[in-house]
Amino acid sequence: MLSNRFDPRNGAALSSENGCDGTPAPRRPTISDVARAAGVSPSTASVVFSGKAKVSDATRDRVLAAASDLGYAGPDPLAASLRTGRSGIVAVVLEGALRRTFLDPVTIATMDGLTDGLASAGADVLLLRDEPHKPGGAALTTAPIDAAVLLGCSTATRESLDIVRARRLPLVVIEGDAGDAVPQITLDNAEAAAGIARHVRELGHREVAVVTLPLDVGRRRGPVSPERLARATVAPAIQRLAGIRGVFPEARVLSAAASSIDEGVIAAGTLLDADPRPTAILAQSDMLAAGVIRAAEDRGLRVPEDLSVTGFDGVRVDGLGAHMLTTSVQPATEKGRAAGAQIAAMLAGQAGESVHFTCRFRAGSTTAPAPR
Amino acid sequence: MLSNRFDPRNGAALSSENGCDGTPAPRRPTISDVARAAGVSPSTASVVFSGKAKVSDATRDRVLAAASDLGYAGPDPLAASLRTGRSGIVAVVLEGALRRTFLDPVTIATMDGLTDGLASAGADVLLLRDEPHKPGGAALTTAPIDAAVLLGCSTATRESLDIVRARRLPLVVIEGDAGDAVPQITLDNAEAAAGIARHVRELGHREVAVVTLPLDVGRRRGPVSPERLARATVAPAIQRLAGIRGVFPEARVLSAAASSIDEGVIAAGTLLDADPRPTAILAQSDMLAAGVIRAAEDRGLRVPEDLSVTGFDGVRVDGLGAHMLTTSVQPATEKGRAAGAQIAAMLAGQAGESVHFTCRFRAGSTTAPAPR
DNA sequence: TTGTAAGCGTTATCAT
DNA sequence: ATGATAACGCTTACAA
Repeated sequence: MLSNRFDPRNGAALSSENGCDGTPAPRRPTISDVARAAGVSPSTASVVFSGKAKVSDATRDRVLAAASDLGYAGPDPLAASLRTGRSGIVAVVLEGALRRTFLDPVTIATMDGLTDGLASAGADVLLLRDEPHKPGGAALTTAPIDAAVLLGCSTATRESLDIVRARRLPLVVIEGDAGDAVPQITLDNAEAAAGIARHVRELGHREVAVVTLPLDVGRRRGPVSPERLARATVAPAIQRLAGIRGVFPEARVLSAAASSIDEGVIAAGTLLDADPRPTAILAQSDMLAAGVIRAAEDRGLRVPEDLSVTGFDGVRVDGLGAHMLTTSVQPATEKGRAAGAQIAAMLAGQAGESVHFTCRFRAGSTTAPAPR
Repeated sequence: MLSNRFDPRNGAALSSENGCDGTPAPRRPTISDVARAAGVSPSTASVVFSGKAKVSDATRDRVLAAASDLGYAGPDPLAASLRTGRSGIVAVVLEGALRRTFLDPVTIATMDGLTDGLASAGADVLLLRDEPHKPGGAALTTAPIDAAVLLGCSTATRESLDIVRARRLPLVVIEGDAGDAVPQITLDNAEAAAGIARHVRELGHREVAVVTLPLDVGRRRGPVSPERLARATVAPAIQRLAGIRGVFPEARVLSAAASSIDEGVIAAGTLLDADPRPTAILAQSDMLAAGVIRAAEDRGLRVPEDLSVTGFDGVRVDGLGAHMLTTSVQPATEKGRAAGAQIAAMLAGQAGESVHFTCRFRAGSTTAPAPR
C-alpha cells in the first residue's frame, strides 16, 4: 500500500486507489500544481493571486489559465491564514439568543455600522453567543478570529472577556462593563436621559413615571426596588435611570422585560390604571414609548394632550403612526462603525482607544404642557 | 543578524532583539513549548487539549500546568484548521444590507434555527453580504469557511453560487433560485397562499386586493403589471401571488417595498382610497397585514366587519394589538434548522437533500363574511 | 521579474 | 499511554 495517510482535504483516510474503478482519489489542486502547470514557481503563482508584487502580463495569464484548467479556485484560505496569521474574521459576541438580540432596532443599526467599519479592514463578522461554559468548549476559544467585539453584554460576559484576553486578541466593548484597559464605545446615557427629563419638567409635569429597559439577564418585568437596582447589570438602563432620577427622584419606575412595543403596552397599562395617573411617562427606548402611546390611546387618552410620552434612541419605529416621538437620538450606527474602526486600528498595530458618543435631544409631538 | 524572517504571530519582521532593552521579542508559546515544559511530546500535549485519545491523569495535569505557566491559551485555531481542513465556520450569504435583512422577523427566526442546527455540528455563522464583485475580491472566495447557506437570495446571487461551487463547498439554499443539484429548503408558498385565498372567497368576498412582498432587488413600490411580474426574481413573492391568482385572477395587486408595517400602511392607503374599495386585502406577510389593519382603522374602517385582512408567516407582530391575524403559519425556525442539519450532514460526508415544508392555515379574527 | 527555501503550529498515523 | 514523523498549503525574505 503506497499511502494511507490522513488527508484533511478529503476529511478521511486517503488510499492510493478509489473504491471501485482504480482511479486515483481526486485531490484538490494546490498553488504548486498550478505553478507547475504554468511553468513558474509557487511564489510567482502566489503573487499572481495576491497581487502583492509585479508580475508580467504573460506570466500572469499563464498562471490564470493553468488555474482555470485545473479548476483551482484560489489559495486555500486555511493555509493562507496560518501563514499570514490572519483569518479576516472578527467575532461579535452577543448576550442571549440571536432572536432576542436582533429584535432590537438599535442593535441592528449598531451591527450595521460594525460590519461597515470592519469592511474597510477587510474583515467579516462571526456571530457568537456568550456561552463560555458550553459543552465541547467555547467557540470563542477555538474560532479562528483576529479580534472580538462584545455587544450589549452585561457582566455575565466576564468569562468571555477572560478567554479573549488569554488569546491576546484585540477587543472592543460596546456599552458594556469591561473594565480598565479595554477600549469601549460609550454613550452619555445619563446626561441624555436627564435632558429628556428636564424637558418634561419644564412642561410642568410633576406626576411622572418611568419604564426602563431590562435591568439584568433575568429580565423580570415589574417595579424597580432599590434592592433590585443594586443588582442591575445592564449599563445603559442603569445610567438612563440615574439621569432621570436626578430630575425626578420620586418617579415611579417599572422595568420592562424587553425593548418592545408589547412590553411598553404592558408597562403603561399598569401605570395608566394607577391613581394618581401620571401625566408623563418616560420610556427608556422608542420601542417602549410606542407601546406606551398605544396603551394610552387604547384607553382613550390623547397623546400629548392627556399624556406626554418620551422615548430614547431615535430609531424609526415601524408602525408608530403619525406621532413624532420626543426622544434623544443616539448615533447607533456610528457606535458600531467606531467599534469597527478601533478593531481595524488595533489589527494594524495601533493602540485602540475608547470612543464616547453623545445623544441629541429631539423634541417631537408626543410631549406637551402638563394638563391641569 | 541571526534572523529577520517574517513572523506571522507578530505581523511584522521579527528581529532577534527588541528595539530598546535587548529583550527577545515576545513569542507566543506553542504546543511544542508546552510539551517541552511538561516533558512530553507535542502529540501527547495535542491530545490533552483535543481529548481524542486517552491520557493518564498525571500527564494531563503536567501538560495543563505547563500551559497555564506559559500562558498558553490552547491550540492555535489557524494551525489546527489547516491541519484538520476545517474551520468550524459556515457562511450565511445575505442579499442586501444587514439592516434590511434583519428587519424581517421571518429571517431572524430562520437565522435562529440555522445557528441552532449548525451548533450541533459545532459550527458558527459568518455573516456575508452577497457582493461578489466587491473591490479587493469577494469575501466568499477568501473566507475560511467549511460550507455556505444562501438565505433569501434571488437570482442576483448567481455569482456567489459559482464561487461556492468552484470552492466545492457544501451548500444549501433557503427559498432561493439555485437550480438542480443544490439542496434547497422550500415552502409550499403557492398552496398556502391559495388556501388563504379560498378561505376569503368562501366568506363571500369578490372585491379583493393583494399586497405583495418586494418582487425583485429593485424593491419598487407600486402596481404589479404582467411585465413587471415577468421580471420578478423573489421566489416566495412570485409563488404566493400565483397561489392567490389561482383563486382571484382579477385581484388588484400592489407591491410593497419591504415587509414592514409602514409599507403595509402605504399600500393599503392606495387600495382603500380606491373605488370600488376592496372588502378584503390579502397581504403577503404578517408585517404588511399589520400595516393594512392600521391603515384601515385610521380610516375608521372596522376589521373584520368592514374589511377582512390576511397575512402570511404566522410570526408574532410586535404591536398588532388585540387582533389575531388570519394567516398561514410557516415553520420559519424549522427551515433554518433544516438547513443547518443538511449542512451538518454534508460536512459529515453524507449527501445533502432538499427539504420541503408546508404552512398551516390559521383562521383568526381579522376575516369575516363580506359586507353586503 | 522570478525562483529558492524556510517555516507558520498543528494533528493523524504508526510504532513502541 | 506516549513518542517520532510527516504532512496540511501557503507566503515571505532574500538571492539571482
